[in-house]
Amino acid sequence: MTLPNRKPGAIPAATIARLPIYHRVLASFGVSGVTTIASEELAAACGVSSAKLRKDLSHLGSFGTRGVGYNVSYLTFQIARELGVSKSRGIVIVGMGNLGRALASYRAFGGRGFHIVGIFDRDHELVGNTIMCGQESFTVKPVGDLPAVVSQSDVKIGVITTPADSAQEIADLMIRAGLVSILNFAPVVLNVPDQVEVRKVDLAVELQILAFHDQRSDSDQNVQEPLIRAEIA
Amino acid sequence: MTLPNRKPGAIPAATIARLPIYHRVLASFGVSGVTTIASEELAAACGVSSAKLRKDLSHLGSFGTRGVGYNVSYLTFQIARELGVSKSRGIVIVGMGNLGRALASYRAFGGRGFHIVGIFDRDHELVGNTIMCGQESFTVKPVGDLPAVVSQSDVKIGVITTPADSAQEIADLMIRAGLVSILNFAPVVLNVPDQVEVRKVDLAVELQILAFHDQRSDSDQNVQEPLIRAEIA
DNA sequence: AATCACCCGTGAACGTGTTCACAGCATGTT
DNA sequence: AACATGCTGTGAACACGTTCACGGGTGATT
Repeated sequence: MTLPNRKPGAIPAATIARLPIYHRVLASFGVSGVTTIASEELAAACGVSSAKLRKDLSHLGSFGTRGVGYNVSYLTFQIARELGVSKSRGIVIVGMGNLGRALASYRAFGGRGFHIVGIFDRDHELVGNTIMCGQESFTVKPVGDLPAVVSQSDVKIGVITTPADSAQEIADLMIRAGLVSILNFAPVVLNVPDQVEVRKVDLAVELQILAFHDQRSDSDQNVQEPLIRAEIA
Repeated sequence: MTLPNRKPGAIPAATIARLPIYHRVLASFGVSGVTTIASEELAAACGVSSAKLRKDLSHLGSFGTRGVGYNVSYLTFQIARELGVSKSRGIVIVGMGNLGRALASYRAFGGRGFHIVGIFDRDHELVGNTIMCGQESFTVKPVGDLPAVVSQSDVKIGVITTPADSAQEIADLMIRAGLVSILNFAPVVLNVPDQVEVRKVDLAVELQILAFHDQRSDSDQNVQEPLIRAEIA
């Protein structure tokens, strides 16, 4: 009972969700020629508290120097290694509507550790079209080709940008093809086995969360204090 | 001290972030003709536990009936009211690159409580172009027109889909124009005053979080148990 | 060499969020 | 009426995440 029962490699989910930010900000400091940085300054640039940043980093190891700070390039590499993006990872995108095309042509992929391996659509109208993805161009393939592409490359991540009604079907196909991580832009809750990791991005959900706060500040403005309302009648 | 010091309208942030999902799923049950639903079934459809769902809803009031469940349309309305989307809210989008155009032409806005009020870009090449947004079409205006549009309508929410290097500048402009909520798709940490609410969506961040889990399952496969490492030497 | 300013790493305190388990109301059945 | 069943709402226990505060290295200055 004196031994800590914490798994050696157990990093809190909340920490993992922040590592990509640290990585991005560190990389930009690196480009600017900064070689050493203190937790206070890095934390400010990441929009978190310095205590939180230090606690987060402490889960990966002791990479800083007391009295000095962190070596930017060393820390950048350690975080990249922890995230599994120290070498570029392949992704596939299914659904070549407006959003799918926008993502496919997003240039910053390469710099952040990802490259596109294939783009797909169910619609025969779209299949065969060519889309510029950074330097190279890709041809839209039919979804039926997905399993073959996945087994040829060692891609693990699929992005769903289809309409809501075909998202589950595509997710099932991706999982059968061997993908283990899915980023879902369709506004539906996907049903997947436990081993498969799903993250979702829903534009309307984000807007509705913002709307909640607007409403709060609205009413705060209109009735600074609730007053006594019209309960006299 | 016997009185609870909890503000009557204090709803936990984690709950607020889930309300949009509940709302969306409830709406779809409503369309399917379901009039009453139990927490167990609704929770399953939302991908959460029934206890969590009930606890979340209990923060808004007592809208269910013991032994029966929730009235779908009544609950849908109550959540919409709480979120501030019972009437449609206006948004503006700045940055008409691939992503901005994709969002502008996203059809599901109307059904989820939002409508576009204006679309903007800094680039004179893009200004004047016309984009179909659902039924109506909008003309891209120069960013300089943003304050005028904001003060004419009662829009509160701005969406940033510019490149990273102009995002802060656009955020400052939005805030000066009177917007209080910002949805930021640019990969930078925005610096804003406390009253302004910012939410961010970063594609690469989401992918990197997924990559972390891939790496884990990779190594779990290679070394099922960590063995005894090389601590014998 | 002694002092000082600096800053990481971390246990402990605190706060927030989730799960458990059950009291209590509604409905159907005998 | 009495009972059985189903489901909500909620205190209490628990788990997770954040903040605090400080011990202990580090490098610069005198």
